[in-house]
Amino acid sequence: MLKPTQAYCLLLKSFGPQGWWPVTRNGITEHRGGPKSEGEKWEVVVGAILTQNTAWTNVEKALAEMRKQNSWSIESVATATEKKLEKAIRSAGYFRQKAKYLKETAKYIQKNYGSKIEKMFSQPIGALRYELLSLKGIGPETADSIILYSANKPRFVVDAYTRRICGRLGWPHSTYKETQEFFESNLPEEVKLYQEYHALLVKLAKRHCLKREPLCENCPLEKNCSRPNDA
DNA sequence: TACCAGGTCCTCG
DNA sequence: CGAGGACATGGT
Repeated sequence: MLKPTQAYCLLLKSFGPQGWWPVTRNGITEHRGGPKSEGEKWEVVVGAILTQNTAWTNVEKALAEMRKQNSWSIESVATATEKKLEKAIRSAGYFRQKAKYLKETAKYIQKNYGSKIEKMFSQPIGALRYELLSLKGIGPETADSIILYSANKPRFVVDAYTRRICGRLGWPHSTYKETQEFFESNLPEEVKLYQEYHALLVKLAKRHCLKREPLCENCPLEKNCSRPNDA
């Protein structure tokens, strides 16, 4: 069976570095890993919530609209009316729920950390994750996305794509935790590696494993993929 | 038309 | 716990 490190090498060689998470600069979406400014960290948090079960193109419109109507910063989101937020993020779907989630999150950071997101991130990963999970609207994947791409700490992100690919490769995929532990115990604990790996899996999924029926032509993992499942 | 998109919450058994 | 439904827009 293919090992996670081997798969990573094949994917990287085939697709090149992806540089996640996407951040906006001068109205343009930029893909870049590594450290981020305070504003970019907040953008990742907002994006992580808005992109739940939603195409990123729809999220981009919502992000732009939030900026346009001046309900962007932690303070602004914390104090904006839900109606106003809903209007801004409408394109991202589930807009009533997500408006609540964003507002609650912003209020939490404002109240407990003086709107300094960096301060919240300065605690150990376990404590941070526990705290994020206590917020309504932040589940395991969103929490780990925030930890990995906003706080720049090592937590492997598992999403629907990751699970589907794991199913096809014969890797553990029955629960979130199982899949996450599989990657984390088989890889060196490096932030950049985790960031790139997740991004590469998303790329692979979109190119070859998107549909129920995989498109195996030119798939970098084809030779090593047993496809035992169709999960 | 129907299905899908970088999930999460709530309610039941 | 785990399954099942609700949440909602925009693209193919």
